[in-house]
Amino acid sequence: MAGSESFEALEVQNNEQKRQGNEQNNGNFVEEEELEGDYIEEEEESQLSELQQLVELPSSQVEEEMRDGQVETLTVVPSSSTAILSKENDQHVDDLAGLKGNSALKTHVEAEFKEQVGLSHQEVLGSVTAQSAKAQTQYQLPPSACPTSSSELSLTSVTQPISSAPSPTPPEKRLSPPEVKNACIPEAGHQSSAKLKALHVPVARTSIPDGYNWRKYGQKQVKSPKGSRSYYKCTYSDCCAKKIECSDHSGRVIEIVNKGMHSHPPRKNNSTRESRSGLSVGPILQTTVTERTVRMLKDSEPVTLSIEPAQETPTVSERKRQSSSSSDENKETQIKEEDVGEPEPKRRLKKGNLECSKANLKPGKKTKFVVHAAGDVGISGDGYRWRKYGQKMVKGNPHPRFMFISCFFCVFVTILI
DNA sequence: AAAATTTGACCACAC
DNA sequence: TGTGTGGTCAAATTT
Repeated sequence: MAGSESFEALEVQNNEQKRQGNEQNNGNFVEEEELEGDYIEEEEESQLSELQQLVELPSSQVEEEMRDGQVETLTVVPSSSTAILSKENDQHVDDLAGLKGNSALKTHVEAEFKEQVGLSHQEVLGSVTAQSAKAQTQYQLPPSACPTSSSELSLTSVTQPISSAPSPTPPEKRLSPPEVKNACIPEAGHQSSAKLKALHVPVARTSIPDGYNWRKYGQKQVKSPKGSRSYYKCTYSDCCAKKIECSDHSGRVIEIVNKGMHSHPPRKNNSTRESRSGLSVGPILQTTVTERTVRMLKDSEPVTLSIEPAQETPTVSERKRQSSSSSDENKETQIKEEDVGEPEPKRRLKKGNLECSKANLKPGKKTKFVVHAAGDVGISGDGYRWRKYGQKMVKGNPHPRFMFISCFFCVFVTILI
């Protein structure tokens, strides 16, 4: 298809640029792709590096985080946090106070990196899940950083690269679908519409660049978060992994829910290409996908992870102020990957689901696990260091939900409701 | 012609 | 029990 071709062409170009940039700004990535087997991690590194460069994060905090293996953090502040302020847990307010440092990021920078951050995070997660041990090394996480067991890291499906454009993005040629329609709507302060268009054209057709091939098998209009949901299945023969992409009324992907785990590794070629493409497309997406969350409905039980029961976490007011200029909610990028022990209320249990998600139903369990990182860092009252990686408004809850990921002890995150 | 996507209908579950 | 919603199916359509 012409679209694919142009897409790859663009990809190549972007990759080339990326490489050059990395070489110039970060010698660590010269070796990128040296080992094909590690391409995922390397790409992640590269992407992270790239992001860092782009963000121009000279802040010591960022450096510190990088050292700590929190590279993906990118201090991108969920602008949505602007809308949030304190809630029930004042404790977290103090805890989060330390996040102020991150707010130093320029608001415009925030906007530009939202999507990229998403990618980065996703990539990181994917790597972590796929090769936890390796990931620890790759991300320079201290040995103690990820004591989590492999089972805990089984959030494989998290590999979903957020950056990967509105995932199952409709074919380029189809302009009618909301997703595409909106995908081409540039946001103020970003690249020219012309450029955006040109870049959007090559969006992958049936699968998002996460190394997996997805087939859309359904779409529904939903009321509550006014919008639609697209249902995808992994096309791999015996794989029962599914994902649900939630879009808002304007067609923007606001959430991706992965259900089930892939029974196979991501396709190598695709993975390489797609992840790269995802990165290359990042800048584009940032203008199209303003808010993106990835929620994981984990098949396996959350197990030992310490779960924070519904906690209302206030956000950093400081940040809020600073990002207020760009507080445009539409611009914020929330990257959220939660692993939910609790099944969707009305999940159907039959067929594939019965087979593949046997363990994913934990009635009564309200806790969620999120694998991801993001902008804010702070020591919470529980003694752990948490990094806020996103927040979102949830139906039925007047307060936004905040997601935090532990920075040092595991890659799992707690969702505070 | 084959594969993928769209879309209305159906079913199951929760309230 | 009825209604609303979420998830899936499958025919029709598109690529």
